[in-house]
Amino acid sequence: MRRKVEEGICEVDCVDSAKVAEALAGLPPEGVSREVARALKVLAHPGRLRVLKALDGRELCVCDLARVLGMSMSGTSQQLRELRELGAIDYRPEGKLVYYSLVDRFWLELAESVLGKLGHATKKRRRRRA
Amino acid sequence: MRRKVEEGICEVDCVDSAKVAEALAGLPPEGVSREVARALKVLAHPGRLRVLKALDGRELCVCDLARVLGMSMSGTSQQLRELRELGAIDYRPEGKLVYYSLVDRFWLELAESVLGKLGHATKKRRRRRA
DNA sequence: TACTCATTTCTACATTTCGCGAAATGACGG
DNA sequence: CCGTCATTTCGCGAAATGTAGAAATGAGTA
Repeated sequence: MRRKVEEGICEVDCVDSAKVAEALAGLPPEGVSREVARALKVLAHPGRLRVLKALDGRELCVCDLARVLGMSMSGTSQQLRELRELGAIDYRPEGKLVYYSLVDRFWLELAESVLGKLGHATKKRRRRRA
Repeated sequence: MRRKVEEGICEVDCVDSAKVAEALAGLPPEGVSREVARALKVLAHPGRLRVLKALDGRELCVCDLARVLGMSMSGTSQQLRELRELGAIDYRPEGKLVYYSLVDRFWLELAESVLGKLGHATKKRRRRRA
């Protein structure tokens, strides 16, 4: 009872349709995954992570941050905009300068928990045990 | 007392060198930021997030997962490899099939906390208050 | 008002990522 | 052993991202 493999993939025998359906039912709508992914993508950048850490308990202007990151001001501004759109940082213009600061510690703490996870669990993917 | 702006950026007046130095001192070494960013980048992908959710409490083979994601098996396999390298999922070959499962709920919970944050704080960047 | 300068926006380009089809791999069944 | 089939790896074109430099913006200042 071969299915002719018309779809080019394992037809019915290999797929446990029930589990697939169950899994699909438990999944959030597409848009939600995309939104979460988009937020994480903002964080998933060494420079932006450093910005968050640099702003921890401190207010800095763009050119201070450019120094910290070691990159151009325009580039720095770009990164700051992304973090601002994420809602991770706030800004306060003062004269010609614009001071950036953390809205709260949520994203910073999230990054730190990732660091903790990497630290005790992998490092170089060696040792699966705890 | 103009500095000639030799570096092309606000020389000394605008930069608070003390705060910059302080911030730099508090920063982790470059490599650490890169590693955390790399880990987050694996998560920052709608399909991979869906894989984690689909595997929550369930073991699935590659072609099941391809169905769940609605993408090719080769593409699915690629996503699984990245999650495997992150240490988020485990695999168990059984015959011709390979069953994937969560190593633990860490990354899944991380994603869910992001979702929670987005849900109550932004949605469209409206309403800054809690 | 005109000038300076911090910041942002725009533009271009190199690099990376995404996801498919094709080819390779490895295991089971005959 | 050989064929079949799930999975993985490879190669590629298309799309997204990162970053610098140029141009635009806007606030202080003479």
